[in-house]
Amino acid sequence: MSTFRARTRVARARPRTAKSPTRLGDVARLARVSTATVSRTINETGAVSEATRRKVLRAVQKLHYYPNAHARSLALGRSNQIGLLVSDIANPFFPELVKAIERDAYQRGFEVILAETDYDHERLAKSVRRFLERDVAGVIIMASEVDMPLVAGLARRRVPLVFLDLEVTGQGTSTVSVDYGRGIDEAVHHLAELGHREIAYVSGPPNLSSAAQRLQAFRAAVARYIGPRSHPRVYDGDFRLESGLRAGREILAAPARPTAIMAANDLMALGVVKACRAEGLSIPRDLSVVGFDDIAFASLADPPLSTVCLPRDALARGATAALLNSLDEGSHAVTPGMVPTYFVARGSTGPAPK
Amino acid sequence: MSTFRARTRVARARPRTAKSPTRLGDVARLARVSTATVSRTINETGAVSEATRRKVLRAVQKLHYYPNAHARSLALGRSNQIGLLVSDIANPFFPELVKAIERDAYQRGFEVILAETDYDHERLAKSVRRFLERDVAGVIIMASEVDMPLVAGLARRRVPLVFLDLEVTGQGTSTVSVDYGRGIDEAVHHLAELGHREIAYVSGPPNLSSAAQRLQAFRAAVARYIGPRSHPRVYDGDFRLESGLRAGREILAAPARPTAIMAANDLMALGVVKACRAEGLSIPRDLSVVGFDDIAFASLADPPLSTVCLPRDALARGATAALLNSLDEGSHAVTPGMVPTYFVARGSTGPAPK
DNA sequence: GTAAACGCTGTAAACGCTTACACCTCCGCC
DNA sequence: GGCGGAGGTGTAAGCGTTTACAGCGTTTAC
Repeated sequence: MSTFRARTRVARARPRTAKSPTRLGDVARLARVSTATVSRTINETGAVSEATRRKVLRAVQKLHYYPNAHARSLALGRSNQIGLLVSDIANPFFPELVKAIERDAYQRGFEVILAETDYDHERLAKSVRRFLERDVAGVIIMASEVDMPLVAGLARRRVPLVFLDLEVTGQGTSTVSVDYGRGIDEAVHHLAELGHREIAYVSGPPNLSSAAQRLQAFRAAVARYIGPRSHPRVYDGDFRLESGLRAGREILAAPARPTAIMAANDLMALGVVKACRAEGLSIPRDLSVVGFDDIAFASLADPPLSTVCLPRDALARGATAALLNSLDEGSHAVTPGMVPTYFVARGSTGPAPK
Repeated sequence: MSTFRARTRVARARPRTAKSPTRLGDVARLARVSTATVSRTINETGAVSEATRRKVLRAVQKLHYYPNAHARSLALGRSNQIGLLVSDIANPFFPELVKAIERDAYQRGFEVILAETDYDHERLAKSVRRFLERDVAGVIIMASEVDMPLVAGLARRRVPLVFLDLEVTGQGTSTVSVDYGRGIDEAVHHLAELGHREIAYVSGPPNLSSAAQRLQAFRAAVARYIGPRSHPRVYDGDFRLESGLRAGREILAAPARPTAIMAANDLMALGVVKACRAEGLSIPRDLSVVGFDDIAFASLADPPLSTVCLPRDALARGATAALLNSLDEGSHAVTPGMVPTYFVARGSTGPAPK
C-alpha cells in the first residue's frame, strides 16, 4: 500500500443542524451556468441573456435559494446595515424617531442595528465598535454621551456619521440640528397674543446643549414679544415628569404667580399640569401651559397639551438623507441639515386671566 | 520583449476610500506569528503561551485592529445577530419590550436587528427573509400578522424562533405566552371587593388572539367574583384611544350605568376616562376604570390608572431565554414560557358609589 | 475582407476570518 | 532510552459571495 496522500484532508464536517442551505454554486450547477452568471442575474449587474436569466431564476426558485448576506458583505467590503444608537428607547421621544428611521432605511434596502447607550459611555463606545466590526454603511447617533476621542476614532474609519441634535464637528460627520427658535418663538408669540405677560420657564439640565438652546430661544422670544426688560423666572428641571411637578409646585407657591408656564419638554409640562390640578387650578382658565416635543401623549392628555412639535420624521429623514448623501457621493461633505419646529395650539393654553 | 505573463493579474483595486483596515494577517505579521495564533488569542480559544499572547495583544493595540464581523460570521456559519420584529414601535407597549430585549441581547454579546412590520404581511415576510440572509442566531416576533406558510419556511431553516404572545405551533418554535388570567382575576376581585357589581368591558379586536384571551379571562373572573349569572356588557374596541372614548360615551349614555369599566388596554381605558371627564363624572368617585398593559403613561395619567401590568422585562427575558436555550442545546425543544400578569391598584379605582 | 466593437459567459482570485491537521518540543514515566 | 502525552504553533482549506479578465461568436464599420 503506497502512502497515498492525495485527498487526505477530508471535507471539514461542520456541525450543521440541518441540511446545508443552498449556495450560489448549487444554483449554478442546476442551471448549468457559472456562479458569475448567477450572481450577475440575481443582482442585475452585467448583461445576461434572457434565456439564461430564466434558467437561473427557475433554479433559484426550485432550490429556495437566498443569498448569504455575510459573504456578500465580505466580498463587497461593506454591508447594507446601518447602526442606530439612542440613549433610551423608553423615552417617549425616541420610538417615533426610530420608527421613521427604520422605515426610511427599510425602503432603501438597509437594515437597522439598534443599540442603546442607556446614558453610559462605555456602552456607547462598545456599540459603536460593534458597528464598525459590521462594516456598517453608516451610523446615526442620538445620545448626548458622546465624547470626542470616540468621534475621532470613528472619523478615522471613514464611516458616515450622523449626529442628531448634537453639535459635533469632525471630518465625515454630519449633524442634523434642530431649529428651536422658530417653534418657541411661535409659542411665546401665541401666549403674548393671549395677553400673558408673566411666563415662567421650566428648563432641562443646563449642561445639555439641547436644553440650553431651548432656554436661549425662549429668552429671545420673551424679549421680543413681551419686552426686553422682562425677566422671566426660570426653574431647573431634568426633563422628567417629577421635576416638572416640583417646579410647578414651587411656581404656584411663589408670591407673584405667572399666568403661563412653558416647559422644555412635554413630560415636565405634564408635571406642571399635575401640580396645577393638585392646587385646584383649572387649565387653561387659570393658567396656560406649553410643552415641547409633542410626544404622542401630549394630544391625549387632559387638556390636550399645547406644545412645540419637534417633527420626528423630519429628523429621521434628515439623518437618512445625510447618511445616503455620504454614501452616494463618497464625498464626506458635511451636509448640514436643519429641522424646523412649530407650535401646536391645543387645549392647555387660553387667554390670560384678568 | 517576451510575453511575460506571470503576475499578470493585478491585485484588484478595490475602491477604498481610506487606507484599508488592518486585518488579522497584519497583526500576525507584526507579532511574527501565524494568523491562527492571532485568532486563537483574541477569541481565547485554544492554548496560547503567555509570551505570545502579549505579543499579539500588543500588535492588536498598535494597529488599532478590530475583527471583521462578516468574515467571522461567514467562517462560523452563524452570526451574533438576532432579529427582532415588532408591528409598531410607536405603540407605547413596545418600546419597553424592545429595550429589555436589547439589554439582554447586548449583555450576551448579541446585536439586535430591528424591523417593523407596520401591520403588513409583506413587510414581515421580507424582513424575515433578510434575517435569514444574515444567518441570524434567532428571531423574535411580536406581531400578529404572521401566517403559517412563513412560519413553516422559517422552521425549515432551523432558525430558533420565538413568538411573543402568539400561539404558533411548529418545530423549532417557542412561544412565550402570557397568563392573562391572573392579573385580570386580581383586577376583577379588587373591583368586587370595592362593591362593584356591574362592570362593563371594552374589548380589543375580536379576531386578535390576545384580545380574545383577555375577554375570556375577564368573563371567567366576573363569573367567579360577581356571580355566574352576571352578564357583563362588552363593547368592541380596536385597542386605540378613540375607540375607548367612543365606548365610554356609549356606556355612559346607556340606561343602566355600570359602576366600573375595564378596558383591554390602557389606551382605551384612557379613552374611557376622557369620556367620563367630558360627562363631568369624577373618577374614581362616580366610576372606576381599569386598564391593561401598564404602559408608562398609566401611572402618569390623572388619576393614575389602575391597571393590569404585563411585565415587559419578563416577556423579554422569556424571549431571550427561549432563544438562547435553542442555541445552546441545539435541541429545538419547545420551551414554553409563561409570563404572569398582575393587578396594580392606583387612583382610578375606588368604592362603588351607592 | 478585416478590424473593431459588442454581448454573453466562464475561470478563478479575492474578501478576512476559523480551525482541522500536522508537527515540533518538552516533560514525566517506566 | 523510549514512549506517550500535553502544550504551542503553523499551514492551508474552507465559508459563499463578487468581479476583473479573458475568450468566444456576432455584428457593424470601413
